[in-house]
Amino acid sequence: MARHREFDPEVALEDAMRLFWEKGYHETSVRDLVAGTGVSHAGLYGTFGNKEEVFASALARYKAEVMDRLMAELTAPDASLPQVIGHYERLFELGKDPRFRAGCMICNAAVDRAHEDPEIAAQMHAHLENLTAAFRAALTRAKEKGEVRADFDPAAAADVLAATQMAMALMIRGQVELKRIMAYGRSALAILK
Amino acid sequence: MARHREFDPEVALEDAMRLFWEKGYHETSVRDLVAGTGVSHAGLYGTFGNKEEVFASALARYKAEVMDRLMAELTAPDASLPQVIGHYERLFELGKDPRFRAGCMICNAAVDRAHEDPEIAAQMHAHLENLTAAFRAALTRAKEKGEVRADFDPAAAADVLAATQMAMALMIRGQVELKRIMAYGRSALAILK
DNA sequence: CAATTTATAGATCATCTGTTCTAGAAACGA
DNA sequence: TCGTTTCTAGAACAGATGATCTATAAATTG
Repeated sequence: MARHREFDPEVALEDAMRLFWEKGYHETSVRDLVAGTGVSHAGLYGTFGNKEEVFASALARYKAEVMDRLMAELTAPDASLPQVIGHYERLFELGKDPRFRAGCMICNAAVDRAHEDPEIAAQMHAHLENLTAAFRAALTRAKEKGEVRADFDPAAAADVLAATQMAMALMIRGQVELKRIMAYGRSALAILK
Repeated sequence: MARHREFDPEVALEDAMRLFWEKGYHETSVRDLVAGTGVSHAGLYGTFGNKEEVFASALARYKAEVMDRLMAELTAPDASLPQVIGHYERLFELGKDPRFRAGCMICNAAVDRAHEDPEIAAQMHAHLENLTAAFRAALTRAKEKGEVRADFDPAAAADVLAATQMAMALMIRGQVELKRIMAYGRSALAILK
């Protein structure tokens, strides 16, 4: 046998994800990846393939390590109204984290690549589906538990909360100030009353 | 004096706007602009300045010729509930127009350039402000006219409708199918009841 | 028409792009 | 220790990019 790999692919992918998340696909060059990850061209191409594949892997990591974690409580089998509200409170907290000033990597990717990469379009579709389904499940449970009024429509409210979350991600990437963004979030939560 | 310009700057800008709107800033090269507008490098640089300035002009044109027109009825001084609903119906119609499959050019620009161009961030901010203010004014009038229930909150509903419109723009650019996007719009309109 | 001015088409420039290649270092088995 | 294999650093490559420059065509004034 022979020499070992010097870098940890997980660590390198984390660095690549950060770069792509912050600067976007087109503005992140392979040289940026080499500098940002500390991994050589050969190491990058040998482990992940070409730039598009590094991006795909980075996006998959974002989905699993960032988005799924963020959605964990809301997606829990017993989640209801408190988890919905808690989820939005968490979004507000996240707004203070510099990483999240870059918005949602899936939405960003959809804007600059979905029209030329069906793989990205599919990820966007799945993200939207997950988001909406999570809200719908929790709000349906909220209604069963009597946490909301009797004529409450869980499916419609789920759509509103999912759409608002995406709009908030877009706003934060667009440098809209957090206070303003939070106002939209609170207005969306108000439909639960 | 001397020779006239052969091209109409308005027409050229319209073409440039279309290109930037559809493909985004980074994916549209100066050569694409030359080919797409029929105007030479020298003509483009002489009339508009560099690529960034062509983009800025194209975005301004989008704002004035596309977005302001789209918002005209909603922004009318006597607009109330019917205009709010009519506005959303128009958004649904627009979803069938291939041009609008590219989403909202201001939101797209915010995603790929607001973090490095304060001018774009300001445009995003203004767009958000206009959108929300228009819904708020119309819904406030709707309440005055008794078109909505007595405990209706116009400001909160305006936030929801503005956020949903932005999310819809993001979705359509993300290749989400129109039928699905319309469901989010209808769910947002449901809060008016 | 001649002179001047301004437009055009497209060649040209330096730099950057994604990708591949080369030279050599490092780790393993024998 | 040697030979083999797999790694790394970074040079090299072809093509694209934003911007400028050159040569020439066209329109206006006198």
